[in-house]
Amino acid sequence: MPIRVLVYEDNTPLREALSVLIDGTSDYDLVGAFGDNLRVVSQVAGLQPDVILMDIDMPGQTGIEAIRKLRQQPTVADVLILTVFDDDDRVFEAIRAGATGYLLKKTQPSRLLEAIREVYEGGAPMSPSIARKVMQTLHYRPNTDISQLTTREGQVLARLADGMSYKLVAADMEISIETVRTYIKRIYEKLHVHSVTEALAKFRS
Amino acid sequence: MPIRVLVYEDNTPLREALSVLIDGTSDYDLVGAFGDNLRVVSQVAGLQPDVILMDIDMPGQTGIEAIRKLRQQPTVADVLILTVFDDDDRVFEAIRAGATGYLLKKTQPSRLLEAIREVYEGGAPMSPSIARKVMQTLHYRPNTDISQLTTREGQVLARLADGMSYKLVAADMEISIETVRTYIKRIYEKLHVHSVTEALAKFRS
DNA sequence: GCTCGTATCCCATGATTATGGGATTGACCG
DNA sequence: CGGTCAATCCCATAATCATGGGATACGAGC
Repeated sequence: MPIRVLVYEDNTPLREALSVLIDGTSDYDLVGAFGDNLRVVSQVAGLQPDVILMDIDMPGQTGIEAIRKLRQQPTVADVLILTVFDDDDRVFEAIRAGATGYLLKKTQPSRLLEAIREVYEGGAPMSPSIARKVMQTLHYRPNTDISQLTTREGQVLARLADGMSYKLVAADMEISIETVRTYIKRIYEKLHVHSVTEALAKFRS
Repeated sequence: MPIRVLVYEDNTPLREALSVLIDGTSDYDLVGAFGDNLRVVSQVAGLQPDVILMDIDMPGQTGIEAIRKLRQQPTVADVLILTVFDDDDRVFEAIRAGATGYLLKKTQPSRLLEAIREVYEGGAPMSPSIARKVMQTLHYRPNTDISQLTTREGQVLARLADGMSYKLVAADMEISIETVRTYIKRIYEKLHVHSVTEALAKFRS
C-alpha cells in the first residue's frame, strides 16, 4: 500500500517538482498539491493523506497556523515541514504546534522521499542542524544554585512547583507546616530570592 | 583530517567489531576503545576525541554518569549514545545529561559511520523512534483552559512565571496593581485555581 | 441602542507568605 | 569529644495574596 502524500507549497515550480517526484516514485501516492492551505482541514479530511508536506511561508495563512488547525481536528496525518528557515523561533514554533518532522528545502530529493517514509513509519526526520537545536533545548543546564539544596528542601520546592500550598506540602510530606516554612527560608537564602514564584523561576531555568 | 573517535563499550566482541569498523574506514580514526568508563575524564582529556561512542549499561558507572562528569569539564567532544534501550526514562535521562545523539544498537554499520560524521558536522542523529519521542515532548498540548485567557491576562501570567510579584508586574506593564489583581482573579476563575503557584503549574503543563 | 467582552481602576476583609528570631535531635568527621 | 549539617518543630510581626464586592470606558456585533 503506497504512502499517501499531500503537498502544500506556494512556489509553483517547486510544487510541481515535488509532485512529479512523489507521483513518479513507486510506493508513494500524491493525493493532492495546493498553492495555499486555507482549506487544509477539509482537504485533509477528504483526501486522507498519511503524510503532509507543508511549507511554512505561505500566502494567507502560514503553515504553522495550518498545523494548529489540523491539531484541533481528530486528524491522524503527520506533518513534515519543508522550509528555507532554520531560525530558532520558527523551528520551535512549528514543532510546538505539532510538526512531526522538519526539513530544510536544500534537502536532496532522495533524502526527502526517505524522510516521508520515516514519518510514515513512526520516525521524526530532521535536518542535522535542526536536530542539534532540538537536543540542546533538552539538555539540562547544571544549576549550581539548586544543586546545593538538601533532599528535603528539593522535595519541598518540587511540590511547590506542582502548585501545592505550604499546608498541602506539609500534609503530603507528613511534617509540620513550620518545618516547611523553615525549609523555604533556607531555600530563599540559597537561591537568593524572596518568594515562591521567584524560587520556581530559578528552579526550572 | 580524519574524525577522532573514542569507544566505550563493555561487550568485548562488540567493542572489537566497532574498533575494526571505525579504524578500517578512511576519514575515521579510532583513538581508543575501553571496556569501562571509570577514567573517562582523563582519557578524553588525553586522547582528544571529536566524537565519543558511549554504551549506557556499563559496569561500575553508567554511560549517563560518565556524560555528566564530562559535562562538568571544559570538554568539546560530543557524545553519541549507542544502546539497546529505547525506554523513555533512559533516553531522556541521557539526553538531559548532555548526549548529542542517540542510536539503537540495531543500527546498521553504514548508518553508524554516517551518524558519527553527522555529529562531527554539528548534527544530532537519532534512531527514528527516539526522534519521534523527542519531538512529542516538545509538542504543545493544547490547553483549552489557558487558551481562553485574554492578551493582558496572559501577559500577567507570563510575568508571574518569571518570578515577578504583583507590584513588579504592575510596574512592568504600567498599570495599577489593582488591575493586576483583577486580571489574576479572572485567571483563577478561568483556570479553576486559587493561587499563583497553582495557576503556573497549569500554565506550563 | 444595547449587550458582551476586554481593559482599566478602587476598597475591605481574611488567608497565606515572608522574615527573623529560637530550639532539639541524630549523623558524620576529625 | 566538639563541631558542623540536615531535619524537625515553635512564635511573632509585617508584607503579600486571595476573595468578593463595585465602577468606568471602549469597540464589536445584533
